[in-house]
Amino acid sequence: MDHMGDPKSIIHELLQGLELARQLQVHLHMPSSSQETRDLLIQKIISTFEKVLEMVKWKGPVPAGESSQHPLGAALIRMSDSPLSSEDSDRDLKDQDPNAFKKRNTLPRWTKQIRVTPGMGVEGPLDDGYSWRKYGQKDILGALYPRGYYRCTHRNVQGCMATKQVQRSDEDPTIFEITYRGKHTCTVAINVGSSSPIPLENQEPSLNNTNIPQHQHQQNILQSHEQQQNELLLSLRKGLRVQTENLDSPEQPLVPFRFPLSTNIKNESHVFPSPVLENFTSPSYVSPAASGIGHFSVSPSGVVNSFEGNPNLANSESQINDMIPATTTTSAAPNSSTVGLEFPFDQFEFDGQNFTFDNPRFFS
DNA sequence: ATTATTTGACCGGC
DNA sequence: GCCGGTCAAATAAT
Repeated sequence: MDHMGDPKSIIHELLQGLELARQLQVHLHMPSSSQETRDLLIQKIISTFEKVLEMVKWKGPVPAGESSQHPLGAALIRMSDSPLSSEDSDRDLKDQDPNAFKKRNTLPRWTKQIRVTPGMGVEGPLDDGYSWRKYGQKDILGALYPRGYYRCTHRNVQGCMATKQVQRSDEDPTIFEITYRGKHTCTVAINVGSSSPIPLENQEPSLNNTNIPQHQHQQNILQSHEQQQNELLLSLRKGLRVQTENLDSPEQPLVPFRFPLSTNIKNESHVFPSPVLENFTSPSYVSPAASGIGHFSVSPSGVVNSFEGNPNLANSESQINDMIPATTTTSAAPNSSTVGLEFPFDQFEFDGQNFTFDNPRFFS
């Protein structure tokens, strides 16, 4: 944050505000939520808006109608783009000007934010069922925490160019922003059932070691029907073909299959070794990489997603596990809590539209 | 021995 | 030249 006027920072703030608002919404419907928590969230939201306003001011007045010149305007517009609009996706928050986008990545990109709460485990879909390998870490300009870069483990073998970046939020260290780029073309997804040993996890934040109840609840309720169908089809398809395509076709996400419906593996959860949030700051915290899969079942509540590409597709749903101390193990049931976190940004309204979380309750 | 992570160097857009 | 992103050698973990 920081850095006034920087469109990226502004967006970041806004995303955070959105996320907080969502959390508040969830809390409002949650009997177990304390007033204190709610007040805190409200306070944070207000603070976020103030910050954004300040940032915008720094940038000076906005030319009316020229949203493209205004960082914020451009950003909002970008976000409201239909996620399905194919390719474009890549210009992201940073590029506000037309000339700016010829960068290298033209892959679809979308972001999710997950929050990790010490005693509660992670909120949000944690795992994405894909195997990632860390290939770099960088300190980002105004960010307090370094950003981790991951790519699909099967990149070399199957040419899967999917990558993701994990950035811990400056403001709220319990929030991790995960940006995915490209879709997986690999056929490997979760190996559930398999006995593959999952390597490990992370050092990261250990956020929760508490055992996370991996309950069974996991139904993705939120996905839209369309999406579900889509996924189903894709999943089926996947089983039949080998993909060797290159990455680009934004339109179709090949979704590697995610949860084997018929099998349950185990639900056990591992406990993470070091749970303290403070660990996040440790240098190692960043490496999430779980190569396998860790599934956590998490409660959906605090997750925010923003898309810039095809959000609905592909992996947009379960991605996150890495950062979390996920355990390796497996997952449990299939449906995850992926909940509906997918909303296009065009709806900036916090109130609700269909905000459906399937799990109203957290594990507490 | 193999595979993943770490980390500084390198690359390229701005 | 700065900065984000990626590469790749060294190192760690299995």
